[in-house]
Amino acid sequence: MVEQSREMPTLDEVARVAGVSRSTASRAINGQVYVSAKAREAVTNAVASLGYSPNLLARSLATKRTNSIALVLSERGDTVLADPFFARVLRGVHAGLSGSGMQLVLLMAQDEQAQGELGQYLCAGHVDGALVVSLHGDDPLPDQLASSGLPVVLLGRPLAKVDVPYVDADNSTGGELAAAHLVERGRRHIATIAGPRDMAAGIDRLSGWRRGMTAAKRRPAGVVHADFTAAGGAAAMRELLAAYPEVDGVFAASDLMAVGAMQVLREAGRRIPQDVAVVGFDDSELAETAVPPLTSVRQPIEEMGRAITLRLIAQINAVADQPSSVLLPTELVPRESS
Amino acid sequence: MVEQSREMPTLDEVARVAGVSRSTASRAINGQVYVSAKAREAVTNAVASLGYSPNLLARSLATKRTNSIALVLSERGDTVLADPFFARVLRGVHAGLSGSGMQLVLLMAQDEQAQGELGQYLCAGHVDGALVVSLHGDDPLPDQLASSGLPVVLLGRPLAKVDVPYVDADNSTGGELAAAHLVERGRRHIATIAGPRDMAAGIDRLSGWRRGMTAAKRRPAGVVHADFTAAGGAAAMRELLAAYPEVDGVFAASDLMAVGAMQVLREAGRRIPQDVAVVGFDDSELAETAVPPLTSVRQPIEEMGRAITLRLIAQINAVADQPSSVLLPTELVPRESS
DNA sequence: CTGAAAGCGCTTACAG
DNA sequence: CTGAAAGCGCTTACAG
Repeated sequence: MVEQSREMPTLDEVARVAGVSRSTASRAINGQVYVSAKAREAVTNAVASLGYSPNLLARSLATKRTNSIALVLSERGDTVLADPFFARVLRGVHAGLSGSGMQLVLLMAQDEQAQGELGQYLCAGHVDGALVVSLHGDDPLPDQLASSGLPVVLLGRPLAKVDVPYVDADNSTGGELAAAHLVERGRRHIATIAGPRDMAAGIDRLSGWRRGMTAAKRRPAGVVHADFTAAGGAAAMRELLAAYPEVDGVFAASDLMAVGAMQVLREAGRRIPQDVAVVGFDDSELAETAVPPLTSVRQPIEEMGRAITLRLIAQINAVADQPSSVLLPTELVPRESS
Repeated sequence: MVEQSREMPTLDEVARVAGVSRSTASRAINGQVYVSAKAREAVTNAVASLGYSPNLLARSLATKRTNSIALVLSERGDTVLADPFFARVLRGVHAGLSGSGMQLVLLMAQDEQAQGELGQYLCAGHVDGALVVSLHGDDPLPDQLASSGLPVVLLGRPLAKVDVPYVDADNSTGGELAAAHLVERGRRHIATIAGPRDMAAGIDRLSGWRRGMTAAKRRPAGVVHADFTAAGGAAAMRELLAAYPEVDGVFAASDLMAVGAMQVLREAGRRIPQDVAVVGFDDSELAETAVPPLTSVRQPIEEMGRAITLRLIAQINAVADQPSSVLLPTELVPRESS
């Protein structure tokens, strides 16, 4: 059992020391308006001398406001945390939270069973709202949460038609930019290493790339799906080289896959960009440190994290006229790989 | 204000539906022993039919146990989150937490002012304990927290002599291994890019490296301090090349610095490892994807995260005979850069 | 094994 | 502007 030697002062003691009632002490502490200057000062002094700090649990129980939101990683926690994407999201969430007085509770679905408990936990009123980072578009969690009345905002477009606001990057335009860029670089046989078919990011980047190819009147030279990892990108590149040896331009739907692909190209004796131009997606640190540095479609991940947070806070505070969902712009960052 | 349409059932309703008193319902739900089979079943059914889930806030207020611990990043949040180190720690913490029924509250010191509030928040009993990741060894926070009676475990050896248990990698042995390896590879002019002087990780890796050099009867060919970043590593390497052009072996105290150094070496026309062998520290993903792949000293970051978590939980539960502090082993992972 | 009661530390109508 | 009182939803001695 816990054995904490520290007895924190309570509101009652503050009131006693200040010589006012508990109600008045509470009002003074919360900066309410109907408090005499004299009472306010007495309370302020009492708070300082006692080192009082309100028990947020008790406050929450009384106000039904927890002043905390959950960041839910609806993926196997051990996997998703390996992804630098997540750290960037977290930075954005942190930025969005700053100054709001809200705390962040981090929740992860460890397995299918935990998934259910997670939903229950969230719906039981322990947080004021939830940010759900759901990489798989068909995740049932967002819908489950939202239908319980919990304010929820998603990072990433859900695949199913659920009535939950989301923030995503403009993946489709990003894919289009990549295609246009490779065309502009004079590439004649352009292939893509697409993301998974069950993730919006995979689907949207591919459809955008297809649109870009069509706009340039080009026939795609090959489409292979992979899982956004370096190993997956490498395997996909091997497949592409075998099936389309003439390939001279590749759009990989993630930097990690692009790096894997570049490794395979190098091993196959293809020079980058002279023989094959490569474009990634994310504009991660990986893109800068790759050899050669990787042209990549930038998505503003930190901003996305910040946006979902602000959006959620607004929803919790019932601020009217919130846009239901938002796509943040993507842009192409040219480097030496193309 | 919050407008949540969901009225969660309370313990009172469960008791009413089950036809027992609130006390009995509570006991049944908490799996206590003196409950008749009949009562237990009635409560179980009531819970299921109502979809009841206990309000953890109220429970915490009554039990004085929050069932949550804080992970405190005592650095500027926006900076520390950029470091992959952090994500790995988080994975470890997550692993350590799994099955404990505890939640993780993520706290970051945004600025000096927030630093004080943070301490107050933590000491005010909102969490059962705190994990502090304090990269700067002279951080006052750990001491402040511990002296308030809050269970605290540190990740990383503190520089000041504070009475707080910590878990760290055996940085010193790691540095020694790096020195021995470079010697063994036949290097004659071995330099190091050390970490900052005010961080235990910087100090310990350097002292270990020195010990290794001494053991091999070698004079260090140069010591330059940098800040663990790629840019810092690059600058340090330039400095080393200028001052010790004969350098043929470099131990960089982080992979990031090693990558920066390799970039500079390449620009200077030095081949790796033929002209200069490079060893990093962390064995991060960066080490594997570097060109050439980087020899690096592995530190078990995930395990460290897991260890601090288990240690903290034990302390919260007042489990006796806990080791005060622990160093986890480091090992050298040889790759092509040396 | 069970229930009535007090208590955890706050907030907030309500009456003055 | 202020205080007494009720209430937030739980747990836990205490007496039976």
